[in-house]
Amino acid sequence: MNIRDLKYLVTVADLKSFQKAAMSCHVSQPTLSGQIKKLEEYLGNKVFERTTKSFSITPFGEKIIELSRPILDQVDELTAYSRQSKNPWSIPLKVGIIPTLGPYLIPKFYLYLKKIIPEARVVFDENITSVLMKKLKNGELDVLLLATDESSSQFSQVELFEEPFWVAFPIGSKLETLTKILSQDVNKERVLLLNDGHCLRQQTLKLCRDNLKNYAPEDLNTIASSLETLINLVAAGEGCTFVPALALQSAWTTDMGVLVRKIDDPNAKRTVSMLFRKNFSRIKQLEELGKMITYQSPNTVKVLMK
Amino acid sequence: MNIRDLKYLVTVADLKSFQKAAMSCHVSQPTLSGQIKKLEEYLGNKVFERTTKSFSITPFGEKIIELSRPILDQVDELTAYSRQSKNPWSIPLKVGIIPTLGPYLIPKFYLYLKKIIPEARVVFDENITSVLMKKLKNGELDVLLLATDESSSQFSQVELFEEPFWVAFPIGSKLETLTKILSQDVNKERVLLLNDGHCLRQQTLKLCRDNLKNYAPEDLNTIASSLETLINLVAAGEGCTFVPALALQSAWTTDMGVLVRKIDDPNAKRTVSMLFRKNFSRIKQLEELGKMITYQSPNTVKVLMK
DNA sequence: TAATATATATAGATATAAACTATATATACA
DNA sequence: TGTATATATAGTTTATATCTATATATATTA
Repeated sequence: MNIRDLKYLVTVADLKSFQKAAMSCHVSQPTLSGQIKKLEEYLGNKVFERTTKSFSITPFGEKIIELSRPILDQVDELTAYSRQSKNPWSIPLKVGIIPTLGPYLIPKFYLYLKKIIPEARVVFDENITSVLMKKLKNGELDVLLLATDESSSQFSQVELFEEPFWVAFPIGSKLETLTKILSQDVNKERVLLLNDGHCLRQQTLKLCRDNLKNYAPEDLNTIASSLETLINLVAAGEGCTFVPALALQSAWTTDMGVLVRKIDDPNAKRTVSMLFRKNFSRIKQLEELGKMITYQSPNTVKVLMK
Repeated sequence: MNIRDLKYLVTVADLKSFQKAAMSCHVSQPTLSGQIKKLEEYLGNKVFERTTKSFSITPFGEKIIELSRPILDQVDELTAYSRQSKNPWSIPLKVGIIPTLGPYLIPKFYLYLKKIIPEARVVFDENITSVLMKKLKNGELDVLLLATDESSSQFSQVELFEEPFWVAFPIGSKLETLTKILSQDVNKERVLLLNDGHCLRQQTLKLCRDNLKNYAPEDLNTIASSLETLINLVAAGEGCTFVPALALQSAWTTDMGVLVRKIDDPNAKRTVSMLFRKNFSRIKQLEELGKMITYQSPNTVKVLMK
């Protein structure tokens, strides 16, 4: 059976004419007559009792037409829903973001996004990369904002911007005396790390490969699961740490006695990317999200995507 | 859009597999995939987010599937109704019958019909031929049981049986002395007629053409609108009358002093027919009705249809 | 009562859509 | 790294829906 044919029946009943119904349905009269005949054969009963000049509706037909109306209404509802759903933001975008990025990046673009696209709805999930990856894969999340080094093979990846690393150290540290701080300068200090799982930990370890060889394993076990905690440790004189540019807070110096300086090394940076499933359907949302993020990125970062 | 395609969507969602859904729907997997793809294009949104190995349902898809289920349920309901409607007696048969036939014929076949076809439902309308014809035409009635002489061109007609005319006269009438009563014998008496509109009036007039020429017009204005009244007039000695065989009652002689005799004239009869619209759809009901009537017809009538 | 207009049905041709088989492609798992 | 599994793609065949032109039957009107 066919929704179109039910529409034909109901239209004939409403307009009380095969010809008018055919016009209304934008088909020829023989087409409409033929389809109704076929439907009647399928149903096993006549819906209309015809003469060559006119017709009447059989009791069976009355019932069929009565049953068809709500079906057609619901089909209309379904197509109406589809139409309004073509707006990509009719469905919220579920964004996963890493903890070393979320608190600093979200405020920079979210309000702007809502201003430009008021109907946009975004749900954030702040978690470490591996957890986010799982959630992206099983559909709990739609897109991830990560700082990965390697490109993913299983997901599509779009690089958004590069974020340089700065170094944060306590007032009175040897680093304070240098006019230019290079990576090897930092390597001479004690470098504090985030907990395992944070990508910033890996990125720091990579930059400080030589230095950290000298550390005992227990020194690498930290209790810092956030940048805020890490800065507290720096303020307490425990050592220095790498800080991504977006996370820099002026209050660190004024209230906590922590100094920050940009590292004079082109490799001291990370790349922030958008990751999503290769077959993700709401690409439009991602394009708009990416545009908002890069547009609102400060001068301290190098924008890759426009 | 197509009901089949909605079924495909829902089946894929239920079986969580394109292949299994294709088997369940008795189509090949590429067919099912293709149809779903086409539907998604029509809807403007993806219902499923596929990888080559598996898929998940998009939020949009969840909504579409949720909207599709009641549609499919109602389509099933519609087809189920059609299936059970293939029983021709699922719709009552509306029978029009003339007053000189109804009270005598209906008791002869109705109980038998209900015994053989318990689900049979018949609604009777007793009225004169012209009124019944109008009701048949506009669909208020499905079939007429009439005693017409000419065959109808606008309706289909099936002759059921022939009903001989008898003559009813008061005890002491000249007719009582005759061993054989011919039409011309009746013509010598005063013949009582039913009101205008009754076909029995016309049939009587036709048989008594010569006799009635001598009547004044006011003599033809009778107040008898039923055979019962006519017999009362006969009993009162007002004249004689033609009576169709099925109407004969033994009580007329025992309680009222009215005698009845068969007329010895092959033309003194009427033919009872079934009339129905040429395109009437429930022919099966008519066949069964006709069979019941002819089967239950008494020996006094000549059965035409078996 | 014949002529005309009107409405549905039928026939045959064409275009569209859905189905198939065979094969490609990508992923998961061993 | 190979094998099994699941969906996608390509090309062909079949089925379905559509069209135009015409037939048929019924009202309406002159």
